[in-house]
Amino acid sequence: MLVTTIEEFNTATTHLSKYDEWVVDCETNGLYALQGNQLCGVGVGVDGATYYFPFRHQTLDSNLDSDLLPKLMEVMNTCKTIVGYNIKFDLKFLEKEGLEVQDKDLVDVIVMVRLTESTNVNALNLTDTLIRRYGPDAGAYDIETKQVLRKNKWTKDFSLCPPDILGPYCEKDVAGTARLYVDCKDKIIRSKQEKVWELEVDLTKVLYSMECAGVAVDNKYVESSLGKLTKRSKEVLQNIYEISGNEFNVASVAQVGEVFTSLGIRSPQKTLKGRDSWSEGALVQINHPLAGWIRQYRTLAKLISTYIEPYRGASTMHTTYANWGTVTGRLSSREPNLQNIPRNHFKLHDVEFNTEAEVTEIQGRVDAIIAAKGQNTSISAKSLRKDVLQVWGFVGDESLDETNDKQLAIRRMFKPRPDHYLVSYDYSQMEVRMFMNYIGNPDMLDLMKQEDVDFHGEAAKIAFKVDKDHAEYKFYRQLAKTITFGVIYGIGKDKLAGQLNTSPKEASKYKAEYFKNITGSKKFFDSVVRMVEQRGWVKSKYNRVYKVDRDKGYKAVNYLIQGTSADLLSERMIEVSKFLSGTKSRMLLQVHDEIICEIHKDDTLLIHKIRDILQENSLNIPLMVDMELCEPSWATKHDFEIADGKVVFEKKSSLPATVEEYLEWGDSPPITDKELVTSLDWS
DNA sequence: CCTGACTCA
DNA sequence: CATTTGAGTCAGG
Repeated sequence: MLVTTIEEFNTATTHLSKYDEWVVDCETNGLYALQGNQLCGVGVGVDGATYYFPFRHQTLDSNLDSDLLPKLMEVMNTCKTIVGYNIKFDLKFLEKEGLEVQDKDLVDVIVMVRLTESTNVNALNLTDTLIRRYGPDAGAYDIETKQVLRKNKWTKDFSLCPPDILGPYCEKDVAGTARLYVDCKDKIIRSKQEKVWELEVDLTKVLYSMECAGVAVDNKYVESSLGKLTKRSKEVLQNIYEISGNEFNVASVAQVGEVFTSLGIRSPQKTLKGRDSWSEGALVQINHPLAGWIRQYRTLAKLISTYIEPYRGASTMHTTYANWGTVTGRLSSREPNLQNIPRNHFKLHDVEFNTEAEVTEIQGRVDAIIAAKGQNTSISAKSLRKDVLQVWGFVGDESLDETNDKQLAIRRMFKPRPDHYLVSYDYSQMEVRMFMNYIGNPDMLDLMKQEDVDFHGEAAKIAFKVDKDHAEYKFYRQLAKTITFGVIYGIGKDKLAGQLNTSPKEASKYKAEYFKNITGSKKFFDSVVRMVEQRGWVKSKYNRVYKVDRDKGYKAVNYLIQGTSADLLSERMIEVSKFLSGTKSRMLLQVHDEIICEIHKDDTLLIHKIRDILQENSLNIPLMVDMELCEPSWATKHDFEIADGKVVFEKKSSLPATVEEYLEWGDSPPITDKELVTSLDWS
């Protein structure tokens, strides 16, 4: 019911206070709680009853007195469990009003839906899920209201919508969430996924803390990068216009195609629909400087629009993690996506190749790109004109030279807060190790126990019976590596052939040899495929269930390996979070097999312990975590040691060697962050 | 194989 | 005319 008077408020809160599990849904004046948006009303449900409390609707009538919001939060704080749909969103708004999030169990029903849906289902939003599970009527009111909101241009700010329209909508969502909660819980119990569900409940709170903390951004670097990129992209654009003879929209694939066609150049590669492709994979194979310049322009445009513009003026970036976002159990990261920040640096100048060695070096790099992106081509970098090769020089590697102002790395924008170290923990070859864990081959397990083992080399020796002195050892090592990832990714013989640059027949032969000699690999693969064929699902070590089409068993192999790695990492993150609670240090980011932590100077002795926690596991193989110091930013990683409680690391290029020196040398202003104050338990 | 952001049509 | 949708491309694992 819509709560409009103080009497109704008192009756409602008296009723609610009897329950320790509340389903909540916030309506807000925008999507960004950490950037100043706030709630305009709260929907709450217990035991079949639902209420809507309007507080800040801009329609003049019928708001509740603003004093009642803190009162409602007071009652909400007495309950034990908060249930919601995509709950971290609502929590950020509720915490601003006084909810004590850290005390609560946080049940996200969208995560429960993920655990109880087939891997084919991707539309997990509330309306689609209600319709899918309970029929069209269950979602009709949602769809209707959204149309009204759209028609009145209220979609960006729900507080413009009167409570008598928004209230019932909110209550329907609360009721739908409650219904899904009950049904999903039943399904989770019947499929014996309670453990992985409990893992997700704990993970939700960990992710919530990471999102609220956010990562500090070097604004000066953002602004200087934007200037440099804009200048360079104009230069590149001029080059393109000169070569092509006319000005056109380089971002338009269609217009790029017209220009190439007018120059008499066809693409060696086709799109899925049979048109000429002008993708990177196609452009690498075109022996004309225009191809290189277009590729360079695309890169610069992408860097500006995706990785620079969104960061302007923000001293802290708060991503949103979706622990329901993937079918495997991995996280995804949105607004901004901090899981696909480029690793390599970029060069913003023409690169000259003078010596023979330099030419060979760039040829090698371009060949690698051709092999990776070009499908089944016989073209090699040796056949490319020198002026064509030259345009490729702008792609750098992971080592950024801070003193060179013609180099730029996006990861350079992310820096530690004052008095903190940024430390990255990186699992080495996590998915390969998980693959070996599932295979259970004792020889491989022994191999994995050695420190710094070259797995792909060893796999090549076993699979293809070559030793290190063999003339084609490098080829066989690459072959083994490609097949290992091919199996992990569940690719077929045609795609494998593309990657190996051979015929499908040859690819099948290599794969068969690999399967024959890596004992257990075929058995694992086949048994997963057979399980899916026979009963339509498989179950991981963490009891996560994957429902898969019966003819798509190969996918399940990937789900198991990728998903088990993800669940293991989630489990370890929960432990790290427990370990760091009450300290001045915290986890900030997760990139699938990497964790980035921000360690306070007083906490340096915790740094190694975090690695121990991450390496701990119940697999039959050890996991190795590489630990590096990111200084002065995420773009530069150093090996380091702790001596007398201080971090000591080796210089890279001609840069300051201690963090203190960096802070003086660096261009970053101290952080004055309003957003930060809102919702942090550690601030 | 698993993603998300941007751009164009 | 404004807004939504799908495809293509490319960044990460």
